[in-house]
Amino acid sequence: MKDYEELFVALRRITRAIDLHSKKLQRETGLTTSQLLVLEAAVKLSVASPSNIAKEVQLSQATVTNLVDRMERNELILRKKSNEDKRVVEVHLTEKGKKMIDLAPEPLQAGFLREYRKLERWEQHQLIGSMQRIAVLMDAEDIDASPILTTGELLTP
Amino acid sequence: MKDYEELFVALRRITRAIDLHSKKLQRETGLTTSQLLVLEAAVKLSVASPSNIAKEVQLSQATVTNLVDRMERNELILRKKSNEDKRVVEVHLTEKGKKMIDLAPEPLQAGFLREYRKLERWEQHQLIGSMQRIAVLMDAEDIDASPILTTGELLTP
DNA sequence: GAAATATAATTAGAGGTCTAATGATATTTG
DNA sequence: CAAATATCATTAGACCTCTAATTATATTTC
Repeated sequence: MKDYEELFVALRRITRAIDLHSKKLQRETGLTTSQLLVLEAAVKLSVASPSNIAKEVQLSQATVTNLVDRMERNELILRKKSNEDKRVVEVHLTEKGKKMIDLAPEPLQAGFLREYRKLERWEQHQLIGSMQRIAVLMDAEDIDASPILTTGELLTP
Repeated sequence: MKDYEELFVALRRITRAIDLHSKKLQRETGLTTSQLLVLEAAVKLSVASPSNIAKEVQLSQATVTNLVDRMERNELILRKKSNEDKRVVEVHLTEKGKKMIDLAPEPLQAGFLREYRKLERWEQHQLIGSMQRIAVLMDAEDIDASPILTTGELLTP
Protein backbone atom coordinates (compact mmCIF):
# COMPACT_ATOMS: atom_id res chain seq x y z
CA MET A 1 0.00 0.00 0.00
CA LYS A 2 1.60 3.20 -1.15
CA ASP A 3 1.50 6.13 1.21
CA TYR A 4 -0.48 8.33 -1.13
CA GLU A 5 -2.91 5.72 -2.30
CA GLU A 6 -5.94 6.90 -0.37
CA LEU A 7 -5.46 10.38 -1.68
CA PHE A 8 -5.04 9.12 -5.21
CA VAL A 9 -8.16 7.00 -5.04
CA ALA A 10 -10.19 9.91 -3.74
CA LEU A 11 -8.85 12.10 -6.54
CA ARG A 12 -9.84 9.56 -9.14
CA ARG A 13 -13.30 9.19 -7.69
CA ILE A 14 -13.82 12.92 -7.83
CA THR A 15 -12.47 13.21 -11.37
CA ARG A 16 -14.74 10.44 -12.51
CA ALA A 17 -17.77 11.86 -10.74
CA ILE A 18 -17.23 15.17 -12.49
CA ASP A 19 -16.89 13.46 -15.85
CA LEU A 20 -20.00 11.37 -15.35
CA HIS A 21 -21.94 14.44 -14.32
CA SER A 22 -20.76 16.22 -17.45
CA LYS A 23 -22.08 13.36 -19.57
CA LYS A 24 -25.36 13.37 -17.75
CA LEU A 25 -25.65 17.11 -18.30
CA GLN A 26 -25.14 16.48 -21.96
CA ARG A 27 -27.87 13.89 -22.15
CA GLU A 28 -30.29 16.22 -20.41
CA THR A 29 -29.43 19.55 -21.97
CA GLY A 30 -27.12 18.90 -24.91
CA LEU A 31 -24.28 20.82 -23.25
CA THR A 32 -21.31 19.33 -21.46
CA THR A 33 -19.65 21.05 -18.54
CA SER A 34 -16.81 22.28 -20.71
CA GLN A 35 -19.15 23.69 -23.29
CA LEU A 36 -21.12 25.48 -20.61
CA LEU A 37 -17.95 27.01 -19.19
CA VAL A 38 -16.90 28.22 -22.62
CA LEU A 39 -20.33 29.69 -23.19
CA GLU A 40 -20.18 31.55 -19.88
CA ALA A 41 -16.69 32.77 -20.60
CA ALA A 42 -17.80 34.08 -23.98
CA VAL A 43 -20.43 36.20 -22.26
CA LYS A 44 -18.11 37.41 -19.56
CA LEU A 45 -15.10 38.40 -21.64
CA SER A 46 -15.06 41.69 -23.51
CA VAL A 47 -13.00 40.06 -26.27
CA ALA A 48 -14.22 36.49 -26.49
CA SER A 49 -11.46 35.04 -28.64
CA PRO A 50 -10.50 31.38 -28.39
CA SER A 51 -7.21 32.25 -26.75
CA ASN A 52 -8.83 34.47 -24.11
CA ILE A 53 -11.45 31.84 -23.44
CA ALA A 54 -8.75 29.22 -23.10
CA LYS A 55 -7.01 31.31 -20.45
CA GLU A 56 -10.26 31.92 -18.65
CA VAL A 57 -11.38 28.30 -18.45
CA GLN A 58 -7.93 26.76 -18.20
CA LEU A 59 -7.91 24.66 -21.32
CA SER A 60 -5.62 24.64 -24.31
CA GLN A 61 -6.48 26.78 -27.28
CA ALA A 62 -6.94 23.71 -29.43
CA THR A 63 -9.48 22.29 -27.03
CA VAL A 64 -11.44 25.52 -27.08
CA THR A 65 -11.46 25.49 -30.88
CA ASN A 66 -12.85 21.99 -30.69
CA LEU A 67 -15.60 23.00 -28.27
CA VAL A 68 -16.44 26.09 -30.30
CA ASP A 69 -16.70 23.93 -33.43
CA ARG A 70 -19.27 21.74 -31.77
CA MET A 71 -21.27 24.62 -30.39
CA GLU A 72 -21.20 26.39 -33.72
CA ARG A 73 -22.61 23.25 -35.31
CA ASN A 74 -25.34 23.28 -32.67
CA GLU A 75 -25.99 26.95 -33.40
CA LEU A 76 -25.28 28.13 -29.91
CA ILE A 77 -22.57 30.52 -31.02
CA LEU A 78 -21.29 32.31 -34.12
CA ARG A 79 -17.73 32.97 -35.19
CA LYS A 80 -16.82 36.40 -36.50
CA LYS A 81 -13.44 37.69 -37.57
CA SER A 82 -12.28 40.72 -35.67
CA ASN A 83 -12.02 43.94 -37.69
CA GLU A 84 -9.05 45.25 -35.74
CA ASP A 85 -6.96 42.14 -36.03
CA LYS A 86 -7.85 39.64 -38.72
CA ARG A 87 -6.11 36.83 -36.90
CA VAL A 88 -8.57 37.06 -34.04
CA VAL A 89 -11.90 35.26 -33.97
CA GLU A 90 -14.75 36.57 -31.83
CA VAL A 91 -17.21 34.14 -30.36
CA HIS A 92 -20.76 35.48 -30.12
CA LEU A 93 -23.78 33.79 -28.58
CA THR A 94 -26.86 33.24 -30.72
CA GLU A 95 -30.33 33.64 -29.27
CA LYS A 96 -30.38 29.94 -28.73
CA GLY A 97 -27.07 30.16 -26.90
CA LYS A 98 -28.38 32.89 -24.64
CA LYS A 99 -31.45 30.88 -23.78
CA MET A 100 -29.26 27.91 -23.08
CA ILE A 101 -27.08 29.74 -20.63
CA ASP A 102 -30.13 30.92 -18.71
CA LEU A 103 -31.63 27.49 -18.49
CA ALA A 104 -28.54 25.40 -17.95
CA PRO A 105 -28.07 23.81 -14.55
CA GLU A 106 -25.01 24.19 -12.38
CA PRO A 107 -21.85 22.41 -13.52
CA LEU A 108 -21.68 20.44 -10.28
CA GLN A 109 -24.02 17.74 -9.05
CA ALA A 110 -27.17 19.12 -7.51
CA GLY A 111 -26.83 16.64 -4.66
CA PHE A 112 -23.31 17.74 -4.00
CA LEU A 113 -24.21 21.41 -3.98
CA ARG A 114 -27.11 20.82 -1.64
CA GLU A 115 -24.88 19.08 0.85
CA TYR A 116 -22.08 21.53 0.38
CA ARG A 117 -24.37 24.43 1.16
CA LYS A 118 -25.40 22.80 4.39
CA LEU A 119 -21.85 22.91 5.69
CA GLU A 120 -20.67 25.59 8.08
CA ARG A 121 -18.75 28.36 6.49
CA TRP A 122 -15.49 27.23 8.08
CA GLU A 123 -16.00 23.71 6.79
CA GLN A 124 -16.48 25.00 3.27
CA HIS A 125 -13.33 27.00 3.61
CA GLN A 126 -11.42 24.04 4.86
CA LEU A 127 -12.48 22.01 1.84
CA ILE A 128 -11.58 24.82 -0.51
CA GLY A 129 -8.26 25.32 1.24
CA SER A 130 -7.37 21.66 0.99
CA MET A 131 -8.24 21.50 -2.67
CA GLN A 132 -6.31 24.64 -3.46
CA ARG A 133 -3.34 23.32 -1.61
CA ILE A 134 -3.36 20.15 -3.66
CA ALA A 135 -3.89 22.12 -6.85
CA VAL A 136 -0.88 24.30 -6.11
CA LEU A 137 1.32 21.32 -5.34
CA MET A 138 0.28 19.65 -8.56
CA ASP A 139 0.65 22.67 -10.74
CA ALA A 140 4.22 23.11 -9.61
CA GLU A 141 6.77 22.09 -12.18
CA ASP A 142 8.20 18.63 -11.96
CA ILE A 143 11.67 19.99 -11.50
CA ASP A 144 13.54 16.78 -11.00
CA ALA A 145 11.55 14.88 -13.58
CA SER A 146 14.38 13.13 -15.32
CA PRO A 147 13.09 10.30 -17.47
CA ILE A 148 13.05 7.18 -15.40
CA LEU A 149 13.13 4.89 -18.39
CA THR A 150 16.14 5.24 -20.55
CA THR A 151 16.38 1.71 -21.87
CA GLY A 152 14.72 2.72 -25.11
CA GLU A 153 13.54 -0.75 -25.86
CA LEU A 154 10.45 -0.26 -23.75
CA LEU A 155 9.41 2.96 -25.36
CA THR A 156 6.73 3.09 -27.96
CA PRO A 157 8.14 4.86 -31.00
CA MET B 1 -19.47 34.85 -8.24
CA LYS B 2 -21.12 31.58 -7.37
CA ASP B 3 -20.59 30.26 -3.90
CA TYR B 4 -18.88 27.09 -5.02
CA GLU B 5 -16.75 28.63 -7.71
CA GLU B 6 -13.43 28.53 -5.88
CA LEU B 7 -13.91 24.88 -5.13
CA PHE B 8 -14.85 24.15 -8.70
CA VAL B 9 -11.83 25.97 -10.06
CA ALA B 10 -9.51 24.08 -7.74
CA LEU B 11 -11.10 20.81 -8.81
CA ARG B 12 -10.59 21.62 -12.45
CA ARG B 13 -6.99 22.56 -11.88
CA ILE B 14 -6.35 19.26 -10.16
CA THR B 15 -8.11 17.27 -12.85
CA ARG B 16 -6.12 18.99 -15.52
CA ALA B 17 -2.83 18.57 -13.68
CA ILE B 18 -3.48 14.85 -13.43
CA ASP B 19 -4.29 14.64 -17.11
CA LEU B 20 -1.22 16.59 -18.13
CA HIS B 21 0.93 14.38 -15.95
CA SER B 22 -0.57 11.32 -17.57
CA LYS B 23 0.36 12.67 -21.00
CA LYS B 24 3.85 13.44 -19.84
CA LEU B 25 4.17 9.95 -18.44
CA GLN B 26 3.18 8.63 -21.81
CA ARG B 27 5.76 10.66 -23.64
CA GLU B 28 8.45 9.44 -21.30
CA THR B 29 7.49 5.83 -20.83
CA GLY B 30 4.81 4.98 -23.37
CA LEU B 31 2.32 4.27 -20.60
CA THR B 32 -0.48 6.56 -19.46
CA THR B 33 -1.68 6.63 -15.87
CA SER B 34 -4.74 4.58 -16.71
CA GLN B 35 -2.69 1.96 -18.49
CA LEU B 36 -0.34 1.73 -15.56
CA LEU B 37 -3.23 1.25 -13.16
CA VAL B 38 -4.67 -1.49 -15.31
CA LEU B 39 -1.30 -3.18 -15.47
CA GLU B 40 -0.94 -3.08 -11.71
CA ALA B 41 -4.47 -4.35 -11.23
CA ALA B 42 -3.75 -7.25 -13.59
CA VAL B 43 -0.85 -8.29 -11.38
CA LYS B 44 -2.76 -7.88 -8.17
CA LEU B 45 -5.98 -9.68 -9.01
CA SER B 46 -6.15 -13.45 -8.91
CA VAL B 47 -8.60 -13.40 -11.82
CA ALA B 48 -7.55 -10.49 -14.00
CA SER B 49 -10.60 -10.25 -16.21
CA PRO B 50 -11.66 -6.95 -17.74
CA SER B 51 -14.67 -6.74 -15.47
CA ASN B 52 -12.65 -7.35 -12.33
CA ILE B 53 -10.06 -4.85 -13.42
CA ALA B 54 -12.78 -2.33 -14.12
CA LYS B 55 -14.08 -2.71 -10.59
CA GLU B 56 -10.60 -2.41 -9.15
CA VAL B 57 -9.60 0.75 -10.98
CA GLN B 58 -13.04 2.35 -11.09
CA LEU B 59 -13.54 2.53 -14.82
CA SER B 60 -16.20 1.11 -17.07
CA GLN B 61 -15.65 -2.29 -18.61
CA ALA B 62 -15.60 -0.76 -22.07
CA THR B 63 -12.81 1.58 -21.08
CA VAL B 64 -10.77 -1.28 -19.73
CA THR B 65 -11.26 -3.21 -22.98
CA ASN B 66 -9.97 -0.15 -24.79
CA LEU B 67 -6.90 0.13 -22.59
CA VAL B 68 -6.23 -3.59 -22.84
CA ASP B 69 -6.46 -3.34 -26.64
CA ARG B 70 -3.78 -0.73 -26.69
CA MET B 71 -1.50 -2.55 -24.32
CA GLU B 72 -1.97 -5.76 -26.23
CA ARG B 73 -0.88 -3.93 -29.38
CA ASN B 74 2.16 -2.70 -27.48
CA GLU B 75 2.85 -6.25 -26.32
CA LEU B 76 2.64 -5.45 -22.66
CA ILE B 77 -0.11 -7.96 -22.01
CA LEU B 78 -1.70 -11.03 -23.56
CA ARG B 79 -5.34 -12.04 -23.65
CA LYS B 80 -6.27 -15.60 -22.88
CA LYS B 81 -9.71 -17.16 -22.69
CA SER B 82 -10.50 -18.76 -19.37
CA ASN B 83 -10.93 -22.52 -19.40
CA GLU B 84 -13.57 -22.55 -16.69
CA ASP B 85 -15.78 -19.95 -18.29
CA LYS B 86 -15.36 -19.24 -21.97
CA ARG B 87 -16.92 -15.81 -21.63
CA VAL B 88 -14.11 -14.67 -19.40
CA VAL B 89 -10.85 -13.20 -20.69
CA GLU B 90 -7.72 -13.31 -18.56
CA VAL B 91 -5.17 -10.55 -18.89
CA HIS B 92 -1.57 -11.70 -18.47
CA LEU B 93 1.55 -9.57 -18.42
CA THR B 94 4.29 -10.30 -20.93
CA GLU B 95 7.95 -10.02 -19.96
CA LYS B 96 7.93 -6.54 -21.41
CA GLY B 97 4.89 -5.70 -19.32
CA LYS B 98 6.58 -6.94 -16.16
CA LYS B 99 9.66 -4.89 -16.85
CA MET B 100 7.50 -1.89 -17.50
CA ILE B 101 5.72 -2.15 -14.20
CA ASP B 102 9.03 -2.29 -12.36
CA LEU B 103 10.42 0.73 -14.12
CA ALA B 104 7.35 2.91 -14.34
CA PRO B 105 7.26 6.01 -12.18
CA GLU B 106 4.51 6.88 -9.74
CA PRO B 107 1.19 7.94 -11.18
CA LEU B 108 1.38 11.29 -9.40
CA GLN B 109 3.75 14.15 -10.01
CA ALA B 110 7.11 13.65 -8.38
CA GLY B 111 7.06 17.25 -7.19
CA PHE B 112 3.68 16.76 -5.63
CA LEU B 113 4.71 13.59 -3.84
CA ARG B 114 7.85 15.19 -2.51
CA GLU B 115 5.89 18.05 -1.01
CA TYR B 116 3.15 15.80 0.21
CA ARG B 117 5.64 13.64 2.06
CA LYS B 118 7.01 16.65 3.83
CA LEU B 119 3.66 17.35 5.45
CA GLU B 120 2.92 16.35 9.00
CA ARG B 121 0.87 13.21 9.34
CA TRP B 122 -2.16 15.14 10.53
CA GLU B 123 -1.95 17.44 7.57
CA GLN B 124 -1.88 14.52 5.18
CA HIS B 125 -4.88 13.09 6.92
CA GLN B 126 -6.72 16.33 6.69
CA LEU B 127 -6.13 16.47 2.95
CA ILE B 128 -7.24 12.89 2.53
CA GLY B 129 -10.27 13.52 4.70
CA SER B 130 -11.31 16.54 2.68
CA MET B 131 -10.91 14.72 -0.59
CA GLN B 132 -12.85 11.73 0.61
CA ARG B 133 -15.60 13.93 1.87
CA ILE B 134 -15.93 15.59 -1.50
CA ALA B 135 -15.76 12.24 -3.26
CA VAL B 136 -18.58 10.87 -1.14
CA LEU B 137 -20.75 13.91 -1.72
CA MET B 138 -20.18 13.67 -5.45
CA ASP B 139 -20.74 9.96 -5.71
CA ALA B 140 -24.12 10.29 -4.06
CA GLU B 141 -27.04 9.92 -6.41
CA ASP B 142 -28.51 13.07 -7.83
CA ILE B 143 -31.81 12.28 -6.24
CA ASP B 144 -33.73 15.38 -7.18
CA ALA B 145 -32.16 15.59 -10.58
CA SER B 146 -35.26 16.36 -12.58
CA PRO B 147 -34.32 17.62 -16.00
CA ILE B 148 -34.13 21.37 -15.85
CA LEU B 149 -34.72 21.77 -19.54
CA THR B 150 -37.98 20.44 -20.81
CA THR B 151 -38.56 22.76 -23.72
CA GLY B 152 -37.22 20.21 -26.15
CA GLU B 153 -36.30 22.79 -28.72
CA LEU B 154 -32.95 23.33 -27.07
CA LEU B 155 -32.03 19.70 -26.99
CA THR B 156 -29.64 18.25 -29.48
CA PRO B 157 -31.26 15.23 -31.08
C1' DG C 1 -33.38 -30.37 -23.49
C1' DA C 2 -35.03 -26.05 -25.52
C1' DA C 3 -36.35 -21.31 -24.62
C1' DA C 4 -35.65 -17.39 -21.84
C1' DT C 5 -32.66 -14.78 -19.17
C1' DA C 6 -28.21 -13.23 -17.55
C1' DT C 7 -23.37 -12.15 -17.81
C1' DA C 8 -18.70 -11.13 -20.08
C1' DA C 9 -16.53 -8.79 -23.53
C1' DT C 10 -16.38 -6.15 -27.52
C1' DT C 11 -17.79 -2.73 -30.95
C1' DA C 12 -19.81 1.61 -32.47
C1' DG C 13 -20.21 6.26 -31.85
C1' DA C 14 -19.75 10.64 -29.40
C1' DG C 15 -17.20 13.76 -26.68
C1' DG C 16 -13.12 15.56 -24.24
C1' DT C 17 -8.14 16.58 -23.97
C1' DC C 18 -3.50 17.39 -25.42
C1' DT C 19 0.86 18.45 -28.50
C1' DA C 20 2.85 19.36 -32.87
C1' DA C 21 2.35 21.05 -37.40
C1' DT C 22 0.27 24.38 -40.51
C1' DG C 23 -1.88 28.56 -42.33
C1' DA C 24 -2.99 33.33 -41.98
C1' DT C 25 -1.99 37.85 -40.24
C1' DA C 26 0.81 41.27 -37.67
C1' DT C 27 4.88 43.24 -36.04
C1' DT C 28 9.72 44.03 -35.93
C1' DT C 29 14.04 44.92 -37.92
C1' DG C 30 17.77 45.57 -41.31
C1' DC D 1 9.92 47.98 -48.02
C1' DA D 2 11.11 43.09 -47.50
C1' DA D 3 12.53 39.35 -44.66
C1' DA D 4 12.36 37.37 -40.20
C1' DT D 5 9.77 36.58 -36.25
C1' DA D 6 5.34 36.63 -33.41
C1' DT D 7 0.79 35.43 -32.60
C1' DC D 8 -3.89 33.48 -33.37
C1' DA D 9 -6.54 29.83 -34.91
C1' DT D 10 -7.19 25.45 -36.93
C1' DT D 11 -6.03 20.74 -38.27
C1' DA D 12 -4.07 16.16 -37.59
C1' DG D 13 -3.30 12.47 -34.80
C1' DA D 14 -3.37 10.11 -30.16
C1' DC D 15 -5.57 8.63 -26.20
C1' DC D 16 -9.28 8.54 -22.50
C1' DT D 17 -13.97 7.96 -21.22
C1' DC D 18 -18.65 6.85 -21.46
C1' DT D 19 -23.35 4.52 -22.93
C1' DA D 20 -25.87 1.57 -25.92
C1' DA D 21 -25.90 -2.19 -28.99
C1' DT D 22 -24.06 -6.65 -30.21
C1' DT D 23 -21.94 -11.25 -29.81
C1' DA D 24 -20.74 -15.30 -27.37
C1' DT D 25 -21.35 -18.27 -23.66
C1' DA D 26 -23.74 -19.77 -19.13
C1' DT D 27 -27.51 -20.52 -16.23
C1' DT D 28 -32.26 -20.98 -15.17
C1' DT D 29 -36.71 -22.61 -15.91
C1' DC D 30 -40.50 -25.04 -17.84
